[in-house]
Amino acid sequence: MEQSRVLKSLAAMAHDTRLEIVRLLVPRGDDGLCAGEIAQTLEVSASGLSFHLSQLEHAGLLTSRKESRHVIYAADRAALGGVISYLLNDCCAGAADVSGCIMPSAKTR
Amino acid sequence: MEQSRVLKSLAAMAHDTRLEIVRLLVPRGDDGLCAGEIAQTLEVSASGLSFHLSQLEHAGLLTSRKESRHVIYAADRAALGGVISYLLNDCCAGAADVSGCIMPSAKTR
DNA sequence: TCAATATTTCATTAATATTTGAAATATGGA
DNA sequence: TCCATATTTCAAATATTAATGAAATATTGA
Repeated sequence: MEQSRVLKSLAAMAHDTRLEIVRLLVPRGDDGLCAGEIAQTLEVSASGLSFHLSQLEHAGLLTSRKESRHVIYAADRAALGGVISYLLNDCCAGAADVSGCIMPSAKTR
Repeated sequence: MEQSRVLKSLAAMAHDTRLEIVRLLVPRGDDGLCAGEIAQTLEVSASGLSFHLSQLEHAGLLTSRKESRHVIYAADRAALGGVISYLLNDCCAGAADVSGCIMPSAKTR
């Protein structure tokens, strides 16, 4: 992933509400959650949420699809993985201490 | 690492110059680099650099020490690892796709 | 002590991001 | 069609962050 996209993603995640949105959506996988439920869960206004969702979507961290009158948002795990890979490999060149980490299925040097 | 510290770190890294500072410092390990050399390498003004360095230091991503008339900055790899671990485990619950990733030495499920 | 170097601090300005609430748009059901 | 629901858009007000350059501080060496 190119640095400019990583930068956008970091900026998108560097906000309380938005990081919560990601945390809420990741475990739901591709099913995602509609805007209304996200707003209710996180107790934010509809318009405020819409603003934050669009930041995340523009950064490429979320996808959205329309289903009847709802708009469903889902985390893009490949994008998230791209950001993490960048931090680990291209930014920190394996120098970060992630020994406490439980990896899903990564190659080990 | 607590979410509020992760948030600070993400905000600190979500800036072009600051991400470059981290990328420059990580490979130098604890030796670090003095402010002047960082400024020269990245072609930023001394005062501008000072501003960015303090953001990174306040976020806990850098340490600084004084050596004669220089101030030497070094990346805090444990802090970087903490951010990455958070994204991988507490935020994304192992759901991120990091299969392209080469991990230094992490446990694999 | 004086001058040079290294870095930070400060005030100012400029640029961006966020919040808020009202209005607009779109969809589905009675 | 009309109404209720779901979501986005927009403009205005605030708040936060960043860039700039001059001045302050500290350290070393002549």
